[in-house]
Amino acid sequence: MNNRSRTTIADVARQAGVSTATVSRVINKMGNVTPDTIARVQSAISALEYVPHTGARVLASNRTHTLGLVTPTISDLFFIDLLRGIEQAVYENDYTLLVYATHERPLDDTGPTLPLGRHNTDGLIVFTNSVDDERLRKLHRGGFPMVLLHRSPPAGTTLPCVTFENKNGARQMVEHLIACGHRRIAFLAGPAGNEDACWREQGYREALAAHHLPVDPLLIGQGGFNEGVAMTTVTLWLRDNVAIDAIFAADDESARGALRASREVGRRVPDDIAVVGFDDALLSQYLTPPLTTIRAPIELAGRTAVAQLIRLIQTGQAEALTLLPTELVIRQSCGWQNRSLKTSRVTHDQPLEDNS
Amino acid sequence: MNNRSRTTIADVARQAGVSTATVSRVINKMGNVTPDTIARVQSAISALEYVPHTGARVLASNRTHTLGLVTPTISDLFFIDLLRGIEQAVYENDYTLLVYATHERPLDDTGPTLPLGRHNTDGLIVFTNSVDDERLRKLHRGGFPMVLLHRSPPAGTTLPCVTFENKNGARQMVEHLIACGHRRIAFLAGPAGNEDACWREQGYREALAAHHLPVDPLLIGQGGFNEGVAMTTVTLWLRDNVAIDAIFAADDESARGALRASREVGRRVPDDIAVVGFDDALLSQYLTPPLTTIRAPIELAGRTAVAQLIRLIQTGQAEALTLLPTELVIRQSCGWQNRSLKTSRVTHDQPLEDNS
DNA sequence: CTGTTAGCGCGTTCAG
DNA sequence: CTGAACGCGCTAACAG
Repeated sequence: MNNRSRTTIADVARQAGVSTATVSRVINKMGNVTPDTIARVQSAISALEYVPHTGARVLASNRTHTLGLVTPTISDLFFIDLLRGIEQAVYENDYTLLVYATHERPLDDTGPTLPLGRHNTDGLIVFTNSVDDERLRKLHRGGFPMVLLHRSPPAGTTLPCVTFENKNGARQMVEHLIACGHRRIAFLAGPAGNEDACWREQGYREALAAHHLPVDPLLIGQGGFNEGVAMTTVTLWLRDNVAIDAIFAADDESARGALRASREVGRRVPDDIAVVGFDDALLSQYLTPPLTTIRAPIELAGRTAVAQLIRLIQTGQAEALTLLPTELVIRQSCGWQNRSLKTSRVTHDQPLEDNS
Repeated sequence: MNNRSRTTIADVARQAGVSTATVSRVINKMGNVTPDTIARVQSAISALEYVPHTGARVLASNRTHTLGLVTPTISDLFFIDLLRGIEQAVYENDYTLLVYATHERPLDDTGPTLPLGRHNTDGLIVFTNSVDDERLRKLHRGGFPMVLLHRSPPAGTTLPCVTFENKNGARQMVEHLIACGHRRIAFLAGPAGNEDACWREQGYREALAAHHLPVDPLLIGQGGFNEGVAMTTVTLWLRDNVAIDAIFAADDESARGALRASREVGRRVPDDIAVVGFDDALLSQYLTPPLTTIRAPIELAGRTAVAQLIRLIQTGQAEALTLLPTELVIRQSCGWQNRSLKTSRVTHDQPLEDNS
């Protein structure tokens, strides 16, 4: 009925004068095959333009050679870099990538089944909170390989995690602000449930404590990883004349809000007030003034997640926690006055790059 | 050997007291099944948390229910919007999405075989020049469903295309510049092979002709869809004191280059010279001054491509050419002085949005 | 080193 | 309206 003229492994076998098993061995580089036979088979393959049927080999081998990516959103700027890292690593390892975005639809436990699972992938990369804890636990109990990106494992599981050194980065940033001479340093916190945000606040607090600076609750406000939210908070601060030397926003988007709010209230950045962020998003070097921030290696995070997942699939083992190092990027919004700095992991942009 | 505790269709059949054939009918909503039987089967399915094995059904049905996206790059800003449109449309139609980026490795005809094909997808969305003409022709001859995004079909094929109304958009922009009072309008062309760029230049020429303005070859330079290239061209123009009222860049990235070059040479935008772009990229509203541009509905392009591809797969028919309408977005870089404008398809940003 | 053969899980005839 | 039986294309034992 459906003989869609596909050339199958049998055609190749016939053409090469061997059995299908041998062809299979050549394709999968398994077992010992005479170089001579290999050559015959390969020339038959290319002569016939044979491509193995994925469905059939999945069925027979019980492995899809496909990795799935589940993400809450596809729209954020950093997603580009994340996806690039993941995609490259996936194909370098001869896997295939399936992508699914939940688009932040609240996936209650009983909600629609995840379109990605062991029926079509060998394992999943789960980004932040795209999959709820219960589902994660269930899959994990079933022994399904998964790696978590930017979220910790649900209680009771031991899923491998990949994320940034958020706390260290935040500490480094606050210390830089202190070195700039700032003392009253405000913090724009991220969304309540966000783990990156949480660790960054932790770092902020520790840095202040380490320098015997008080943590003033009035100086901690909502940034929500969101421009609008940050604007509101900062506008209120400044209208109320709260004494602030510098604002450390938990991410670059809220830093953008802080920048705009400051300008609209008539404060100059960095002369009247410093504003810094975290992430080094794509936009950040183009802001006015160019934003001092912590560069987070998001592409590397993607690559690392893939590497861990493949290791997990193939060996059953993976690093429980991978913390990726961050880097302080000094531009102009922090009020740093061209003093020399001896710290490692610090980048100054080339002049050409940041005077847009 | 490998009885990995998967629950199969047989388990469901047993639990529901029917045959596997009936379960299959229920799952695929085929044939006539008693409502009562349907209910029994479905409760068995959910009780056992049964999920059909993709490989098996692909093998049996010869359809993957998967769509592939091939793109030269994953890093451009507009790719976010494109991917969002594609991804949403794919899942709304109960398909699955496989993503592959060539990363602009020059794929010669004999190069590595495309990892996406009829062995793992039902059809492909091919973005710009990610797949060479020869391969495209071969796949097309084999009757493999494909839709082209932002490129025309290779000679000899009739592959459906989806792209923007580039020419119209460019005409509208040039006419706006003329309405602003500009006469000496320069054009920053895109890369040689790029079809969008080509049509935009066409529109530029036609608009000038329609207004009896001369097309001065000196005013057409390379922009290359690239900031650096555009900077070089514009810097030379301005240093040579070429008389220019306005620069129409073929895309927003080259417009950014024009903006920077103008500033560095000491011209004020828009007072001394106007600069406009095409695309309405993410950055454009944040530039100084906010960029007047043509908004291109990239997300819609993605959705449309998916719709066409699915139609092609299911019915064998599709629109040969879909041209998506563009929209003039007037901000501040064009020198428009708050005159009222009666044209349709024109957007003025809300004040809040563009005074960053 | 290579061939033979038995499924993998499911969709789809064809009888009943 | 339902069930039995076959085969999709391939891999993985097991022989030889």
